[in-house]
Amino acid sequence: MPAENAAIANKTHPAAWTYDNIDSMRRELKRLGFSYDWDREIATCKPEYYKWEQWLFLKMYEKGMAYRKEALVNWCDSCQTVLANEQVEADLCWRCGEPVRQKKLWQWFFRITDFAEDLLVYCDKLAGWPEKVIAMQKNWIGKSLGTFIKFPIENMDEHIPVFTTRPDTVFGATFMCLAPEHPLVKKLSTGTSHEENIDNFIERISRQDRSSRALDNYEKEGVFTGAFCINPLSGKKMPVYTANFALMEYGTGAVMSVPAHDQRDFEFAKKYDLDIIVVVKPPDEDLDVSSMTEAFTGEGVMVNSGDFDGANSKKAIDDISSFIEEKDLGKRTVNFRLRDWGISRQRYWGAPIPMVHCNECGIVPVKENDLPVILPEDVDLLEGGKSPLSELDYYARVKCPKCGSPDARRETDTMDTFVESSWYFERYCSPDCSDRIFDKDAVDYWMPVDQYIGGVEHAILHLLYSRYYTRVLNALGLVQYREPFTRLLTQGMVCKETFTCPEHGFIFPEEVNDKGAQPVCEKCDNNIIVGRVEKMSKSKKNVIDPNTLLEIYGADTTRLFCLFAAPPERDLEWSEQGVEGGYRFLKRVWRISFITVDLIMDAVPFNGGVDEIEGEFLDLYRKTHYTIKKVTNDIQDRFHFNTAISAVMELVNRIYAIDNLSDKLKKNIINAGVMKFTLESAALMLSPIVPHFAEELWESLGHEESILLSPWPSYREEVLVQDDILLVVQVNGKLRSRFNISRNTGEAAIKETALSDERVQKFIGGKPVKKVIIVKNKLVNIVV
RNA sequence: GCCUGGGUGGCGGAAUAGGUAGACGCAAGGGACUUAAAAUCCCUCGGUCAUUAUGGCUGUGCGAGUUCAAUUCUCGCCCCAGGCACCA
Repeated sequence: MPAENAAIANKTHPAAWTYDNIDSMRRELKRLGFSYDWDREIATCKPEYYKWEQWLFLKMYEKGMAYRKEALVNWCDSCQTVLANEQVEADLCWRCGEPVRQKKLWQWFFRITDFAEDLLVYCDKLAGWPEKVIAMQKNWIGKSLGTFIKFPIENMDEHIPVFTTRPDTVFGATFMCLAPEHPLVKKLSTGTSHEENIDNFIERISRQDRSSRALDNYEKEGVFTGAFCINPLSGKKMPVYTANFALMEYGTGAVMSVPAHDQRDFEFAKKYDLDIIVVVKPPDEDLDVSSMTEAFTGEGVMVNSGDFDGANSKKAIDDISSFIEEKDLGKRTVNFRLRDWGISRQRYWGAPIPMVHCNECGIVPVKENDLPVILPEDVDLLEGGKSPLSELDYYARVKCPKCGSPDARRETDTMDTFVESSWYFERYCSPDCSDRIFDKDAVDYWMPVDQYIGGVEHAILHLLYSRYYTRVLNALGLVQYREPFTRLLTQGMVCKETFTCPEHGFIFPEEVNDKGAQPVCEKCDNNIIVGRVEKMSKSKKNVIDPNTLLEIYGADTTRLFCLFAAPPERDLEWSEQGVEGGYRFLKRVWRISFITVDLIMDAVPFNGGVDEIEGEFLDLYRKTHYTIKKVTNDIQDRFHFNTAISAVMELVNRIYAIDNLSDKLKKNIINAGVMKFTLESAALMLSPIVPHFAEELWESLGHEESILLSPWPSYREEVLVQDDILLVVQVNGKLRSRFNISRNTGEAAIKETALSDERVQKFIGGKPVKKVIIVKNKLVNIVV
């Protein structure tokens, strides 16, 4: 659907649009020097891929994991299609931002709710995932423990089932609210004097769009149906209302209203003058209904609740639930917010759903041998995104796979784009496998993904769907694991300040003339307003074209800046000057190497004992080993490339700090060896970050083989061990002095040296020393 | 309202296991080189009070606490970002 919308906007065919994009993306990624294994490249819009998606759909259909039902679904008028709940953000379409309305349609669904509990339980086992994403998923699944209770309807052999998380307040339920769409609403009001009122209300509410229904200040209103139900615990007669705040899609679509203990119910009761009964009171005070201004939702002591009076309300939840179960009035249940995944899209550009509608046989799956059902590509798109498929006779008209009737029709809805992305990583393991969905051995070898990377915007879209799909594959015996991604890193977005011109609105950075004191618009010379730093977006024009950047600085500087500016999970604030700084660093490395390369060409990278080296070069040698240790750790374990880069910067600064470097290298072959070791290590450490640069540097140092074939540098712990240690002295926790001391000096000697220090003495000022804390090889704290 | 993060110089950010706060870079200021400019190299750079010193005081959103020692741990509060939200 995203590709199709873009293709329509650009007056081209989605296929052409998609393949063009893949081509330019591949080019850009290669140009930036990404080391992807291009032999495994797949395109999910090709029949070789979606054939297996359709195959999987058939398997899911067989097992009842995929089904069709008529339901109220999210419909986007602008995109002309249904959206899954996950694809509606604040009641707007995730793709085009237009409002979404509810529409009743027959649709295909995946039974993701069957795995709700499992998806939730495993959230806590995803140790390598950011907490933020876990929290969002848990929230989305929305498990709540409660009780399901039947409220008998007066003078009728029927009851209203409700779901509540607060069974302790049942005695305080004084009225009932049904969702306007609830089937009982019509049933109770039909033929009564309330019918017209109710019908008008339902009609009015259904016309209101969801976004206004979700507003904070949206007024709670309802209409009496004329019927009463009986509170099964208190025996009280409760009027049955239909109310706009009751949601058909949550729980049972009916709310047992307890105005004393639920704010929403409280407001409703006040408005319609309904009874309020307090059944839980705070431990240290009494509640008076007439003076209450809001509901009491806290924990407390039970009152007005028959045998349960005096108990703690939290305990009463359990006791009342048990009582209800014993009397067969209801039972404990678990309710989830998560609903089944609607995957039908009334759009053209997607994998066809391999199903046939036959007048005789009903819904019939396409035979496995007849897969793939190929999406015809020689079609013209219709205005406004409406799918041409249902009007393509040669596609839509089909023989029934079961009875052979020639009048059957193909399912012309296509699958949600997120179905494609829910299993591509398995396909990567054996991209050319043609007789099966994937090669089992290859999947066993590679999967699950050790480290997955993606944006947070997929926290509950792609990442939840993929976790679900993995469970489906697992249930079908196709894979042995349940979780697709062991570790997850959600990278930040690239952000930049916006520029607004009073005349031209948002303008591109290259349209800003910043030569004067005040930046002005190139086109009209008006002063420019510099807006806040926001995610780069075409609409706000705060973008940098990567190609321009590659032209000016090349791939390495671009990579270096991106990795240096912030740790990867954080948003990156784009800075032209920062890029310039990265460029400067590379030139600095190149220059020092260029100056010294002839002097060290014949030297062997030093690898001997530290006692052979002297002075600054010993220091440099140690620093190199230390840097290797830090960089290795930063890159491998922490993914903190920014600190890895800064460590190499420090190392390079250390070289620059040596006076008369050339002379010292000329005079002493050991010094030259140290220098060579340092430069080679620097090249190797920089190679993942600036691969092209590192390769050049490597060659200039006399290597004929690619740097990629050289092993990662290793450090020796014994080189790091220094005999002379800098010891910091604190008096009462404040830094007062420091001195060098031999590594293994005994505590007594350290104490003596510290106490005899002139500056330390000054701050002790003759006061008695209470305590001396010595942290080995680090500091001394003297408490006076 | 609820759930997650997060508040450190002019700015991006360091401080990995409670132990020298501000690494590294950007910007700024000063100097060297140059006829000049660019490029490059060197120095300064949290605040404040001092200018004999390896200086004093203060400082990681605010307020308390634990500790010899807190950016780091605990409690309360404020602010920012993201997510969820008539969810019964």
